[in-house]
Amino acid sequence: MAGPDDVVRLDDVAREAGVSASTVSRALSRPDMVAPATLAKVRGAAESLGFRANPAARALITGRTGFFALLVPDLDNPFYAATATAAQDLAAEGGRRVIIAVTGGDAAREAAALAELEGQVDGFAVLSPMSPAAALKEVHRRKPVVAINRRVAGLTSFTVDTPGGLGRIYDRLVELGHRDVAYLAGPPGSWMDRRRRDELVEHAARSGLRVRVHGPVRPAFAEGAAAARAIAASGCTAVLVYNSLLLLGMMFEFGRMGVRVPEDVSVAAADDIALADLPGPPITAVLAPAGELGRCAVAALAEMVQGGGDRRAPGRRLPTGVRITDSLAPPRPGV
Amino acid sequence: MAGPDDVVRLDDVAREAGVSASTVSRALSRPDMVAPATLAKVRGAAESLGFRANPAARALITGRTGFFALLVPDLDNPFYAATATAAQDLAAEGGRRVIIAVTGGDAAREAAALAELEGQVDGFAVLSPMSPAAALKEVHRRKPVVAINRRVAGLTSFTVDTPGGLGRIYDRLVELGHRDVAYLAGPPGSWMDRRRRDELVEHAARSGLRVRVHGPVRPAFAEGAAAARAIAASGCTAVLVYNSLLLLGMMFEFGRMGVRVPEDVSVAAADDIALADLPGPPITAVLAPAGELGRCAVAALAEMVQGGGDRRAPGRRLPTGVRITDSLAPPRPGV
DNA sequence: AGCGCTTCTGCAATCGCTTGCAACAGCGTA
DNA sequence: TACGCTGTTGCAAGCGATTGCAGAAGCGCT
Repeated sequence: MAGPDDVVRLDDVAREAGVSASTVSRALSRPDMVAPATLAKVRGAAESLGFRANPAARALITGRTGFFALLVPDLDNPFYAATATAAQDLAAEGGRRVIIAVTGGDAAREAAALAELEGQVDGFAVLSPMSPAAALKEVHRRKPVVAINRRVAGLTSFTVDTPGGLGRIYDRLVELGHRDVAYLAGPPGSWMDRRRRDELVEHAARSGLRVRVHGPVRPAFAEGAAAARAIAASGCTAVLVYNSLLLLGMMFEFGRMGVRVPEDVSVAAADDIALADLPGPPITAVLAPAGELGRCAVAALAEMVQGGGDRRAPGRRLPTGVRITDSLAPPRPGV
Repeated sequence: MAGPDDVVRLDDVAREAGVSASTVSRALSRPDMVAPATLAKVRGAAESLGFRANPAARALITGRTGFFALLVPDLDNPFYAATATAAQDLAAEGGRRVIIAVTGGDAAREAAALAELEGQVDGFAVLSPMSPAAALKEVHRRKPVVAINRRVAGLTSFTVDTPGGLGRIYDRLVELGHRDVAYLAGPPGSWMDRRRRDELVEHAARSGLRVRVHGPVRPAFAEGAAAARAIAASGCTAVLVYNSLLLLGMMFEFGRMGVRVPEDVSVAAADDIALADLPGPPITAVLAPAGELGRCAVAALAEMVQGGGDRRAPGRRLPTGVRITDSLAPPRPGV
């Protein structure tokens, strides 16, 4: 780790190839501007010397760093992890990288990350941003910003109509004869949870039924397990859960308690991450295109950067997939 | 997102403060080299203009980017997620950022990430690296590299003596009278899994007992659940599991199958992430200082960068904590 | 053969900041 | 009063790439 002794620079390649530095630069970034023979020479030299352009020097002059930033509340949530991974993968195809910044779901930390990274990245993708729309738009004046999983006025946003999906599941429950449904709510202060919850309550009101809300809790496995007992005791015949991590935790505890799904209670969740691969009959869920959201965001950012101007990529609400399975069953007669 | 119209540069601050650019630069990065009065002026100007140094320009000249890279196999594994989060947090205290690169546990992708990021970061922390030691050391000649969770000759490494911890758990099982133990193995090709498995088998040989190995499987919840049935059918009275995610999956399925812990089977795992907070009696585990590992790595890198020279920070094997609980019980007489 | 055009290449400026060096001021001391 | 310091500040030279511009070379055409 000693030093930059043997770092290969543009000049070195130029000398090796017997051309000027500018030619090397062009050969590497705009091959069509260079004669085929020269191109070959340069490529050969660059290859044999193991040349890699100094990103800082390039960034200084082009104003582009090749980085996008992705702001996520945390990484424990597999949904975010999946989004981040997919975003990275797609970005890699375009020769870019994604810097993941964990904000803890905290508006202040989010703002700090935006400020600190602004000079380092070509654009931001913010997942479930906590910052006020105005702050995000302020940043957007200088660097493209897209919102994921939350609609923000004035920004390109990618969302999923999860509440609608939950509604469809809810309808199915009604159809099956359930009259007492529990909802285990997600992160306190979450925009997404708010929407899911409101949709359910409203839906329930229309059907004249009741939805009992438990939580909100941090969307962690253990929290789901911890909530299981209270939910089981509440006398509901079906449970809708904020996300799959909580659902797994809840079912884990149900298993230990001897509560059977779906015989004793029907269950479903939003964000089906890790639910599909379970052995046995699948679980009802609103499908979560976590990866797709990440890819959309990166694609939109790339387009905006390419466009150069103040083009606004169109946002999108991704189609909502719902998997309805036998984890939903008629309420148990005896209960 | 239009343009760099209103980006504040060093000159702007200089003009505002009525001093030269060099003075501003010094005031901001070496305050003790500047007269107090000047310092105040400069700070005021920088503040009011909202100046932020262009990182690329700085990096170009100093050779430091303020970034470290952390290479992890994936983010779905909460162990890695925890390491990454902790690393970021500690780095932030030093004004640095951690770039997380997901390698998929693939040597080629890992090598690519190393090569691509080499110019962009001040150092690497590689978690469970797949690359041959030689490749890592080659990079280390230019940028500091530390290894996490795997010892690599010639590199600063931070590991946990998890195998030893498993051995202690194994001893306890023997003591309780178990004679037939299963081990659910982790990722194929994993150095860590290899070590854990070997230690167990060796341990078993010494005790004259048997360890049946299941897997290896991808360390995912669903995989643990999928393996549960075969394990239960194998007639073992205790199961040791590669990590907590698999364990939870396995127990999840046990619950659905009506297999009770610890009445029917004793369980324990390495990497206790997410195990501690579960309701009910805690589960036996080798404690995983995931966050600590991340912090150690960042601290070591920071030190090496500071040192400038080819100083080698000393590696460390973190103390192994073991939590032995009632998830271990005597084998069921009837089985 | 000469002209104009298209390609291709090199020169040199530039991106925004850091830093070695020199200039200068203010001060204590001789 | 003059000298030598220490403590501050500005000048200017880069860091390593990109890129506008102009010159050079190659080509087809008249």
